[in-house]
Amino acid sequence: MDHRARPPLYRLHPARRHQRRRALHLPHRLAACGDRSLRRAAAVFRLRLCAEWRRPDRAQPGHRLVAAAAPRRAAAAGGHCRQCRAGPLDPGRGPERLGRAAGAGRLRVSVLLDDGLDQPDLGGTGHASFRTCGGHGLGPDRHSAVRHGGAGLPGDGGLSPSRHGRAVQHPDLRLRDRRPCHISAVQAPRGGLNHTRFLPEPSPMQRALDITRSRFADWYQAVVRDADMAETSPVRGAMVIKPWGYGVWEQIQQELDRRIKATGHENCYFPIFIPLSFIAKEADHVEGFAKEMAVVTHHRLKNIDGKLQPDPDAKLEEPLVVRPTSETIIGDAFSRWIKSHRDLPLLINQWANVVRWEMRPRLFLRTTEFLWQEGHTAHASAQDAEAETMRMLEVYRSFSEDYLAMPVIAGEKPENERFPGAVATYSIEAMMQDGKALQAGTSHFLGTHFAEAQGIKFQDEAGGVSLCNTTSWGVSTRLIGGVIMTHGDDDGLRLPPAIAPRQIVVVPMLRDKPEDAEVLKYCEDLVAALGQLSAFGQKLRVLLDTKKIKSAEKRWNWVRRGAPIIIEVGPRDAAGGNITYMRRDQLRDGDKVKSLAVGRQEFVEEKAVQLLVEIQAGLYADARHRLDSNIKTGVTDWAGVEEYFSGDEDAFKGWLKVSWAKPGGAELEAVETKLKTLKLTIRNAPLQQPAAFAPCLFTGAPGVEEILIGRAY
RNA sequence: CGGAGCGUAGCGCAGCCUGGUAGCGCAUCUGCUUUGGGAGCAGAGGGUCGUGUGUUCGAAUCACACCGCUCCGACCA
Repeated sequence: MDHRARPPLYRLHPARRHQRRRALHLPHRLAACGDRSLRRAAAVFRLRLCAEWRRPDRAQPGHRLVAAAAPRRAAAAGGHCRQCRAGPLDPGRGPERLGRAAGAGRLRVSVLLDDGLDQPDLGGTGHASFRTCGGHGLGPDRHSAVRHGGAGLPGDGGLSPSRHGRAVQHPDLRLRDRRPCHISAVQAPRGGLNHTRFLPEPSPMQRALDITRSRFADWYQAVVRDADMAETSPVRGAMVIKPWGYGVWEQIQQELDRRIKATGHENCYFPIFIPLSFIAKEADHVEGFAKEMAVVTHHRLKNIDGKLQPDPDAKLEEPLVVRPTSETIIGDAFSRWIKSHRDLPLLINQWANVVRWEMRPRLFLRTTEFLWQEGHTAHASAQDAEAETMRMLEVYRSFSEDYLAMPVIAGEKPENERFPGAVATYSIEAMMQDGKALQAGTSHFLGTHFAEAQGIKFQDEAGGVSLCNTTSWGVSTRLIGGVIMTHGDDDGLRLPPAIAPRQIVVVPMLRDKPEDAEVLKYCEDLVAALGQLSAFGQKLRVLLDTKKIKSAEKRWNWVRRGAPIIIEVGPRDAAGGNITYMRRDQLRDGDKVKSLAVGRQEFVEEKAVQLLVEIQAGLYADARHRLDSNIKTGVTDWAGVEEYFSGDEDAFKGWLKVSWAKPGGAELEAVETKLKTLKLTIRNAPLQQPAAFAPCLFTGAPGVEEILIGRAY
């Protein structure tokens, strides 16, 4: 059939597009029948015209509104249109017959449009259908009714988030895991209205985030995004660190830099480019990094055949690598700087970016480019260098625990996890809320490996020439990922006050009214007074959020970002000399947000600093408890390991502390392979070791140390 | 590089199976109402449907290729 011959019943002139849109807007249609429930239901459905729209011949004269609900399969089996199953209705009565769909299904409400409705442009008849989109009828979109209301049905006890709390926990961003959708159809008394409802799952709490930690990986991404920490960039694997995330990094830098200097180190800066030949000097080192190196081969672009590309005539004589770490280029400098034992120890540090071409990046945890601090030192004796290695490990441990409120286990890495070219590698390992380990910092004793390769020598007191012993150590922006996964909750990030870019955020409740000025003034005074106070050795960092967006929106933004204390001040607070505050670490009392009123003066003079200290300590205590109570001991055979790590992979699994004989070479490889079958790795051998050991879990040989094993990032 | 999924408005997603006018929610803008706080109502603006080629009278929809993203592997101090 020639399509042009079809009656253009539903074609609108483009200029009348909005009329068409309105015609498609089911609420309007349903509003016409006067059933508020249906009208609201429509808002949570996806609406589309279905194929029958174009089959007016199927419409029966006199139909106005027809509603039917059916599981998808039934709908398919029964043909494409439900309209014939439902009887004709008067607009004022709503649907007369409703099916029942249990589980995720398709609800079809057919609306026959006829010229009795207010869209004369449409003419004729047709019908629209919409279907549930799973869950409680809301899309997985966090922006839809889940957070902001405007959806859900009145009178069913909780579908309208703005009034009744969040309709349904929607832990899922994907359709395949949709929650069952309960649709019930209630036959109304004769002459009354029928109601189409969604019966929500009983989980009414409304969260600042649309996802919970039950899906940890997705939750993590949601926090990074919603807390304004970072985003992905056009360059694969590289990230843009946003002001709030960078602010955290600046706090980390500031304090760690202080501690690094306090232990006698000085900062320098070395080039980002390293001659390829430098990297090649230390055999293990090359091998370890070769596979993830970015290489610069040209120094000019040229327009060839309309395409900008590296100019073949501008090829570098020797390619440069973008530093994955700076041992080699700093070692080169050391070899020139160090002549005599009087030049030792040489203790330096640099804050820099490094590039490692990672296969699977994750914001903060593993990115192609990241920021870090790398310390490099040279010493006269191995003992001195070892002592330095341990000293810096301890700096990392205490920094992590004191400042990030992130408890860690310091220990030595097994041979197979060593830094390429190191004699010994030590790490601090933190436990995330999903039980996985995060290597949060490393400290390497490099022995004379690099000194040999690069000629870092000195004349000793006896006049002979000796090789230096070197160390290197670093922590990176990965720490931020650790903080997120250690402290975050279902409302977003929770920042330890010590590293929060803003420790207290003041949100004035402004309403575009004359008294706004007074509220603002009151807040400014408050911020000024708080700014005079100190905590964690620094002046308080306080922000007055005067951004011109809704106050409520501001509050939740700061909740998601994890500001430790959020203060709200309304006109009545200002008049009464009070403030209202929320502490982020104890945001809720049950399901409700806990908001406390207190006198402004009392808050400034007594509460503010005390609360910050309390929050810091509280976050640490929680994390400490999680770490301590999830390291299982007493497992002595492989079956015990398998048992502990069996079952649901996403379920929380802590670490095991087991005894082993510290095998090397092929034997260690076998252990590694075995562990890999359960996705496990050896995290480290804690510095604190018991006096006696059980036999080796892997070989049965006498044990020589205890190690932690677990899943890791 | 292997397996799976995805790419449609600023954001989140329907629509694709069965080709026939580009949709929904949030956000944005406007007006009215509301004001101890995650507002309501009405209206409006906003889209090369990832890119290309093919099939077709007609492609968001079907086919092929490519690009990109996510997850699982491989890889990773």
